[in-house]
Amino acid sequence: MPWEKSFDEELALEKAMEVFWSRGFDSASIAELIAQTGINRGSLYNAFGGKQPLFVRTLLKYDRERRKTLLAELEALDDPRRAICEFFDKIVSSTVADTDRKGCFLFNTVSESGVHDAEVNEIVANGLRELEGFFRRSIEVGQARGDIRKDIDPAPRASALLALALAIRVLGRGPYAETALRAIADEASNLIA
Amino acid sequence: MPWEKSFDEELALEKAMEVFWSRGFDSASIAELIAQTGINRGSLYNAFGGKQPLFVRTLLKYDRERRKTLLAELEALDDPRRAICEFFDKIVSSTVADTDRKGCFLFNTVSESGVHDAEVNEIVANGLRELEGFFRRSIEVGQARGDIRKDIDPAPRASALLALALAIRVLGRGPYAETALRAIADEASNLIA
DNA sequence: AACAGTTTATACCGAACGGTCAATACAATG
DNA sequence: CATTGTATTGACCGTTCGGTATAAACTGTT
Repeated sequence: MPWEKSFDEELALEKAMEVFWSRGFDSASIAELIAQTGINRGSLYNAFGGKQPLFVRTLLKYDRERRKTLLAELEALDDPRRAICEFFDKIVSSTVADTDRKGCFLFNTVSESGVHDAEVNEIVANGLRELEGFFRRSIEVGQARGDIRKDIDPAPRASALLALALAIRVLGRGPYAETALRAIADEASNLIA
Repeated sequence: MPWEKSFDEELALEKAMEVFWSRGFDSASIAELIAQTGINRGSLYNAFGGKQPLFVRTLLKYDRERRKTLLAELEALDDPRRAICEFFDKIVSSTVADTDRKGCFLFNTVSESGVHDAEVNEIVANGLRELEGFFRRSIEVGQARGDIRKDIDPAPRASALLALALAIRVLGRGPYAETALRAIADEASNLIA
């Protein structure tokens, strides 16, 4: 039997993810992916099949290792109101700490919807659905426990929270600094007062 | 004196604007700009100087002819509460009617902040500032007239409204359909109840 | 008719793009 | 040690990119 792979595939995916994350699909060049992953051009095509399949792999990795785990952590708090507030606290902190202004990989990909195929768009759509579901469930449970006002309609309010989260991430890539982002996050918290 | 310009510069700008608007700066190719404007390659460089100066021209045109005029119209209503509600009604309608999913040129450019120079980013930042200013003024005047609850802090609430507007436009380019967008718009209206 | 200024059309530039491929290096098997 | 089959490598492919250059066509003035 022959040789086994010599480079760490998961590590290469991590590096590739950062490239797509900060540059988007179109603007990320193969040359940059090669430079950042450290693996050779041919190896990249051999291991991942090309730019698009590699993008899908990194997007799935992000969705699994960042979005899903974050939401799982917050749900584990078993304190819906606090979970939502911490969510917004966290994305503001991440955005401010994100010196190269990558934003959120999923939200970035939403803005790029036009250039992606159905598979990618479905990954993104599913991520948004689950985030919105987290908000809705949190509101409902919070209401049942008396921590959140009963006159709030959970579904549309969950949509609004997702919208604010997206905006914080997008505006954070651009001209908005911490104070302004924090103000939006606070308004989000007010929405589940 | 010689010949006058034969093509309509303003019309060419309009066409070029649509290209940048839907594709963004990077993904818009000179070939497509030529095809859509109908003017020749050499003429384009002669008349506008190149891709980047042309982009700036179209962005300024958008800012002047769409954002500024829309806000002026709404302020002319002299009914702050209704102005805000109509704003959100309008962006949902535009987004739904926008079959090629261009979104909002200014908001799109925010997501692209990384690829643009200071001049472009300042045009965008100024647009956002003025939109936020419109929201803040509307809230303040509405409060003074007793149409909007006094316990609302105008500045952060204005930021939140801008955030919701941005999200509606971005999500509308992707997986969100009219009902979901309308839900977010309704939440925005609730914010100035 | 000569001229001036502009638009057109087309050819061309070097660079970067995504992607392919044949040669080589290599570890496990016989 | 020879064989086997994959991993690696760097050269190479055709295409497209933004931008330039040149020459011809055209219209108004002089």
